[in-house]
Amino acid sequence: MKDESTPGKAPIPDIVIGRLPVYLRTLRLLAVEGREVTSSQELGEHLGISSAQIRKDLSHFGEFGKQGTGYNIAFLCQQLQKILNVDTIWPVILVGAGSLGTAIANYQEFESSGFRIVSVLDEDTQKIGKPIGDGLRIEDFADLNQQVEESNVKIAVMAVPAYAAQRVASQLIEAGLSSILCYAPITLAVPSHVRVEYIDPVVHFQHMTYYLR
Amino acid sequence: MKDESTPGKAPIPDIVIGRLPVYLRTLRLLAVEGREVTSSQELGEHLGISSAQIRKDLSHFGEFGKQGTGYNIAFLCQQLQKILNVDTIWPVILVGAGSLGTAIANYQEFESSGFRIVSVLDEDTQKIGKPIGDGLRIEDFADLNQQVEESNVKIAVMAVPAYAAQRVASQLIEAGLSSILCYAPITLAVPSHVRVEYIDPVVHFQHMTYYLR
DNA sequence: TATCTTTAGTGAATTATTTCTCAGTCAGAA
DNA sequence: TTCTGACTGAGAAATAATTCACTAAAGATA
Repeated sequence: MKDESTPGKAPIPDIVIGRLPVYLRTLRLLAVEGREVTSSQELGEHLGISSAQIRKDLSHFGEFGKQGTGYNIAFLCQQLQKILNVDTIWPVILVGAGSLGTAIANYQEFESSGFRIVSVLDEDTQKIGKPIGDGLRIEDFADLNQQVEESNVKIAVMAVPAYAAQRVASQLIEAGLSSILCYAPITLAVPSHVRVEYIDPVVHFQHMTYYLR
Repeated sequence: MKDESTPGKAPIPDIVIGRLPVYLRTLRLLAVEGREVTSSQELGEHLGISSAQIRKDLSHFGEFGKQGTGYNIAFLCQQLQKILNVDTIWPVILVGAGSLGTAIANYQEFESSGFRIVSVLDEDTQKIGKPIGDGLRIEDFADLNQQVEESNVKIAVMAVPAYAAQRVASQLIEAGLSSILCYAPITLAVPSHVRVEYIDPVVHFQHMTYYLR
């Protein structure tokens, strides 16, 4: 008995959660290379982080390794998938069928990682009805609610222009979605039960140029 | 006199640098809305962070605000651009002219943010010579060194498949590049003078699904 | 079997980051 | 001019994250 303040709760730091997908990705790579076991040290060298950090991170969730030996890769993958809730496939809605949306629709890695794009939406009537990705057709964004009900989807990717992003996000949330991956270069205003993650190449570029000369 | 250990040096935390592009992005948005001044509090509310953090972050670089008034938006943008080294345009090489590479080549936000894609390279002879982006043509990746010399470029974006990423990265580094934005879902092994940033939608998705159900 | 090497898990120590608090400044109102 | 409310910058305090250092276990080896 250690923490009796809030019985079943030990909130794991978000920063730890954020590293797990990277661990998983790396372990799977080792697996396809035919490796069966690895150590926190080896993993750390691959990722450029300390072995202690990896062990500490994993220790939040249980004991997955064996002293003297290390971690069984297949087993640890399995466990990480369970922890991250990607031991089933999550349906995802993609909004925006422009150049970027098309690239996302074509991306082959989602399926094996726990995600499937089940619907692509756009507002451009020129695009609606056209085929996209793997056997999908572009749907009318106006039919959002219908699409959401049909597939019980909770996650959306937004590949829309910045000027449309806030409106689109609000409509997605209105329709019941609670996780958004936003490619538009804007910080969205959302209620606290909604989680947004951002991808903006410019942010990364500018981070890098700070260190350039 | 405070820190006499290493005279001109007070290394600013990387995590602070990482937030500056987001501040800049938000300030520019406020600017186009016609706003002239803002406060750390307003900015913080936009971004979902505390005003104290914004003030502390900025204080690493100087005094940019005025008590009682706040920050002049245009001035602060200017200063942030200077700090981040994006007060000039950086040439960037894009490797990979697939679906994603094409989307990146078409992306209109780079130019206004301090970056210009000057060259698109691919290994696929079927693609070489074809037009892409804004007035560019796909070049042969084999001509990398030539391209790098011509434009004195230091930054690359990699939109190549995971299996090719390490080889491509090594060649980019060999050619003299020192900053890489990698869209492939793999952690690259690079020498310590090279900075790599990663964009992997799966990592974000899996981070989000941890909190779902 | 005894010994050696490797490695996980973990509390303690350290380091990093964020938040708190407040003195000082500014602009506008009275 | 004086007062008032708004806001910055920064030291101190509080939190959070990382690394250290050690115990114990597993397997290999002699």
